[in-house]
Parts: sequence; C-alpha cells; structure tokens
Amino acid sequence: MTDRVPTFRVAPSPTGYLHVGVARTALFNWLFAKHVGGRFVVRIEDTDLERSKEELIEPILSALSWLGLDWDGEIIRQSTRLDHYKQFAVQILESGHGYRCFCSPDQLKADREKAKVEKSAFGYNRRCLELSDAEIQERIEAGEKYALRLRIPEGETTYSDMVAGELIRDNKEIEDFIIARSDGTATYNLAVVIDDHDMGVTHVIRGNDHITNTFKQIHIYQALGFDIPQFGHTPMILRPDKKKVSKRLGDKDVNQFSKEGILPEAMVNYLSLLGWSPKTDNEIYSVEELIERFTPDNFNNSNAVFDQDKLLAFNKEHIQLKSDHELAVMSAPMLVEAGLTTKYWLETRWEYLRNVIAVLKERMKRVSDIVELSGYFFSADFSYDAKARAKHFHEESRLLLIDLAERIEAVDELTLETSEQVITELAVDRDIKKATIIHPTRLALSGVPGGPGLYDIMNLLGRKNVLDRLHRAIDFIANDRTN
RNA sequence: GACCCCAUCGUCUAGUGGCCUAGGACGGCGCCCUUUCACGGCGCUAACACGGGUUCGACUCCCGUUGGGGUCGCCA
Repeated sequence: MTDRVPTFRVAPSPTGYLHVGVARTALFNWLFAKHVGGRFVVRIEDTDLERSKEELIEPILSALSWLGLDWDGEIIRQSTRLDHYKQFAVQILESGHGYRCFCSPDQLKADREKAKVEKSAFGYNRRCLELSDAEIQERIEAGEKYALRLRIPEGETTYSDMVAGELIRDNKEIEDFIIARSDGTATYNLAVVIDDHDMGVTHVIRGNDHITNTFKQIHIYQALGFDIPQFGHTPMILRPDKKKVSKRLGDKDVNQFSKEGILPEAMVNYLSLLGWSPKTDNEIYSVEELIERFTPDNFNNSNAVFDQDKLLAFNKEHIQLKSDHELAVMSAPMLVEAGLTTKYWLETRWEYLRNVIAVLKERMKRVSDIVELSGYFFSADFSYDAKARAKHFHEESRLLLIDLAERIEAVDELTLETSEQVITELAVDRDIKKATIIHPTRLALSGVPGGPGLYDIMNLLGRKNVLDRLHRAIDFIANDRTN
C-alpha cells in the first residue's frame, strides 16, 4: 500500500443531476489528488438498473468538466462490471463470510415494521443464518430465490477518519446487510469495495452520510482480504432550510449555475470553503492556490448551509479577475442569444465589445448581467425609463440637448476628452452644473438612469450615434409635451 | 425510536487554556467618493446554545441537557 500512487475518486450515480453536494465532494477529492500529485478517477454507480438513467450521465460529466475537475483514465461504469462482481460474492459465500438469505422482501418489510412497533432489535434478525446445509440445499432445489448477506462478526469496528478522527462502532450496530441481490447482482456496498480496490483507490473522501456504509464496507474489505483505503467524511452541505442537499428534494443541477452566469472559478472557490478552510483572512483563491493549500487537517466537521448570496459575491470577485477579452468571449453568445446583436457584427467589432465590457465589468455580478447592462450599446431601439423621464425630460432639458447637439456637430470626433470638454463648456456658458446636462443626456443616450460614466458612453457610442440619439430624444420630448 | 456526527455573529468561518473587551467574509445599515448606477474606502450591526465540572484562568478540556444534521432498503 505504501508505494501505491494516491488515487481519489468521485462516484456519482445517474439517478439525478449533479448537485452541489456531490460537486463539492468531487472537488475535495480532486484538490486533494492534485495537492499530493495523485490520480483522480470517475466511476458511474449505476448498479440499480431500475433507477439509473443513461441520459443523466452526460450532464453529470459535463458539470464536472465545467468545474474544471478533469479526471484520469477511463470512466468506469458499474453496470458493465456486474458479472465481475459475482465471483467476489461467491468468494465471500464460500469463505464463510457470507450466507444465503431466503427471506422475501415482503417478509423483511414485515420484520422491520414489527421491530419498529416493538421498538426492538435493529437490523436483520438472522433468521437464515442458522439454516442447515440440508435445508439450504432443499430450498435451492425448490427454486427459492435467495440473496447473499455478509456475516458481521462479534466485536467492534474502528478506523481513523481523515476528517472525524477515530471512529468506533459496536458490531451490533452493523447488520448482516445484503451484498448480492436475489437476481445475483451486487449491491452498492459490494460493488464499491471491489471497484475501489480494482481502481487502486487509496483515499475516499465523501459526505458523512456514508459513515454507516464505511463500517459495512470495512467488513467487505476484510472478508475479501483487500487493503482498506483512507476514509474521510466531510460534513454535509445544507439548504437554507437546514435539510441536506439532495436531488430527491429537487436541488439545483450544477450545470444550471453556469447558465445563470456563475463562473466555475467562483463556484470552485466558494464550494471549497464549505467544510474546509484555508485558515486565513483571505477567501478569494484561484484553483492553483486552493490546490497548494488543500490539506486534510484543515477540514471542518460541522455542516454548512449553502448561501447563494455569498456565491454571488465570490462570482463578482472572480469576474473582476477576468480579462475583458475572456469576458467578451463568454458574453458574445449571450448577447447574440438575447437578440442584441449578431455573431457577425461582433466578429467585426471585437474591440468594441471588449471596450463595452471594460466599462461595464465592475457592475457585473453574473456574466449574464452583461445582457441587461449593455443593451443600448448595441441598439438605439430602447424606451426611456419612466421615472427618469419624468425627472429629466422637460422643456428646459430639451433646449439643453439641442444646444449640446449643436456643439457636438462642431466637433470632429467624440473621445473621452472632447466629450467632457463639450459638456463642461456648455455648463460654463449657461452657468449651470454639469449634472444638469449629464442626466438628460445619459437618458437620451441610454434610456436608463444608471450606468458607466457619461463620457465613457459618448466615447464608445461615437459622434454619429450620440447625435442620432440626441435628436431622437429632442423629438421625443417635444411630442411628449404636446400629448 | 436506535445508533452516529455536530454546536462561535442571520450565513460561511478564524480561534486549539491566558494574545478574545472573540478576528475575517457574505448579508444588512450608515457615511465618504461621485454626473447616475455600480465599484471602492470607512464605520456600525450581530455570536462563543444552556448547566455543571477541571483549572489560578475557559470559546478553547470533561460530563450532562437542549438544539441541529445524518443513517437505519435485495437505493446509491
């Protein structure tokens, strides 16, 4: 075990989308693998043919890819290994570590209900443990179906958890669980142990809802004579209502965050801080920095509530860290999809897009915010914000805009400097505050009361567009008054 | 219910017996900056669940209570 390359894994089951809980587990394993220079592998847990859905595999993998959690080697699918598991089930049976159980699911269900009412013993009552060889033979020949159970010995089971420390459990609390179904297929716990062994997994980091499974799996490892990996059970990610994040409760597909303008860097950064801490005052880290700092002694052992607002705050920070060009690449398809522009138009005016992003960037909390923020940079076909209109569009401002338009006519080119110059001169000549001019002008050029500095807008729009929009507003105000 | 885990501001967390009149971040609130909206800067708000011990001294150690979470499938 000493010279094995550290191998970590994530093992999603395609019975739902990848939610933040599994994503965070995957991230921890990945970060840890990168930190120690080990391997990170992916396994699809689809032994339950009933509930597993083929079409869910691709979205799960794309979510991992989106997060940047690249994996090593081939993806293992349990459904392709069903036959492989059988020999181990047989081995456990023949070595005396397991036994046949003829109890029907209905029978077991009745047992459980009875035990619940009587508040008596937990787990399987071992009815089939003492069956004689003859009786077993007889029932097999009679065609009775049977499942295989692992026989848990007396005593207690203990192991050292990377997160929780020394864990000990009385074997009375571990029932003789089923390792192979009556149709011969392996159940989750058996398959997991065999796969982790075959894949050379040395470290298993997963949610602490798996602790009971870990105790069961340790007994399978022992029955099979396999080396037991290091286990680490992280606290859960909870929803704001304090319930465990779960696909069964309809929790969000990680892919959805991407659609909502969340940067994978932000998601990774935020997720890394749920149940783990770099133990510094800084919270914003790049993936490289996280890998650098990621050690298991910094795990936390209490559950964490997933906070959308804080994710958004991280997203804002990471957006600011992106170059204008990178943001332009991400924004372009969103702008096209929103119908604000076309792919061709953008391709020929890439610098314009970049400049638009440069002035809008600090206002973006989501990448997709660009759509809401930048409309007027691509189209003059906007309406004026009603409140702002009432405040800034009136006869006085109309005359001001006419004056401004005339002055701009006299200018060759609108730059940052000339824009400011024109406004300043107008203000001085009329002996008014610049703001008096700026507000109606901004509304005339953008239709909205907020946004980048007016000179930036004028500079970007250019002389012709500014003039057109000024005249449009002048006419609008005139018509508005007569109505 | 049984078993297990956990317990610091609303949320994520720092704290590993004296450095704590408990630090940071998000949120909220206020101020400043400012042509607007943002950004940024500054400040404020707000927590050691409770009760017992141990100790010269407990947020830090132990026990109990309470609270929260998890598990209890021929699901994963």
